[in-house]
Amino acid sequence: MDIRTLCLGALSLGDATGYDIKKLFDEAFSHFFAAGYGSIYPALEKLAEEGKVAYDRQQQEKRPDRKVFRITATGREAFITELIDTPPREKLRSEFLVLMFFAHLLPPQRLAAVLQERLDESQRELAILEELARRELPAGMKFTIHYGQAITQAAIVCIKENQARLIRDVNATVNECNPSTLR
Amino acid sequence: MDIRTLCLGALSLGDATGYDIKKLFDEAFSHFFAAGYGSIYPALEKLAEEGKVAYDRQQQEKRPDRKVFRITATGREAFITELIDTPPREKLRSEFLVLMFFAHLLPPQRLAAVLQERLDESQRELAILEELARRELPAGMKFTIHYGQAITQAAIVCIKENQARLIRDVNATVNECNPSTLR
DNA sequence: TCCAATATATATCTATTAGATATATATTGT
DNA sequence: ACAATATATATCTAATAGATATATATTGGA
Repeated sequence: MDIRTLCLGALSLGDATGYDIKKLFDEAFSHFFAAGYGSIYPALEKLAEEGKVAYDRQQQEKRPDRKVFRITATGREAFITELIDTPPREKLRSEFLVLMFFAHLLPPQRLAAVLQERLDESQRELAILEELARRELPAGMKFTIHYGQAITQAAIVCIKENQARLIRDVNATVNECNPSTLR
Repeated sequence: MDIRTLCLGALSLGDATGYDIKKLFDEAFSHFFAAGYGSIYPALEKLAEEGKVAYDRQQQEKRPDRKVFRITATGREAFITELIDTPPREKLRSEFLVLMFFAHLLPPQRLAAVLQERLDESQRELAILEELARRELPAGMKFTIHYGQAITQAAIVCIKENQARLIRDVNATVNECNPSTLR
């Protein structure tokens, strides 16, 4: 599953500009599928070439012409097919856990700062999800929010329950890292 | 933070071949930073060019020469700097949640199958983490496993607690999806 | 009233990455 | 005996992330 598929999904919810679609990626999709302009505009271009979307240009003064995209029947069909065929994978890329994995190489203050920063960021993510949860949404969309809340909350609890011991243990065993255990 | 940094990290644990490093990505790193051969070999090449790693070739009969990489002082310094400077971000890419978000477009059996498949996959991930947890590991590495277990367990609980109602509600409100709520 | 911050819009570019693919023998387990 | 897995080296290409460019309108605070 790729950015083009998500753009089709965004347009299945209603006509939108590239700028509107970016906002969806930044808000409703943000906790499970991020994308930037660098991927969105080329994806829309490709989808238009493939006949899966079409667009109207709305001339604007002193601004680039607005392109309002809409999904076509071809695009809708392709989108449904992708929803049927895509395996429900998940993939986490966590720089936070990389830093924890190599915590024995971090100065103590840095370790403490990283944990605090991760807690702060997680609280912000929860606030965003709380805001999303207030909306009247279909069941599936609500579920994605609950899911995001559940795993973010679990992350927060895990950090809070372990950080004191982690900081103590890392400091106590800085030179005991045994690489051969990992192979 | 990128693949090269993680390769430096892997080599900070001990000398290794590209194949060994791939195994680390598939095991100890797998729940927070995946990478394949397509990224690892070019990363090692680049690091060697930059003087951050060096390698010995060990001739083998009937197989490509073994390249055993080791981190250099330059590389270790660069790695520590990266650990100090990298913000502790996290990013989830979840095709599962995309499917849930658009659940109103899925046939009921497909929705049920996706949920079950995600549960099955999460159980497998827990088993892998359980296996990793049995090893004698430094505190930071242990923490990454606990963290992975906490969020995977939370995901499982969330799916189990919500799946029946989700399936019922999605079927009941298939045509009530209101896109304007998302903008 | 002024001005900084934010919103609204379109994009392009390039280094990195994911995943597929290639090659090929040794070892292990059924 | 043979299939499956392990051990090894890679390359290739389409997709992506993130930075960057351009530029005005609107909003909110001082």
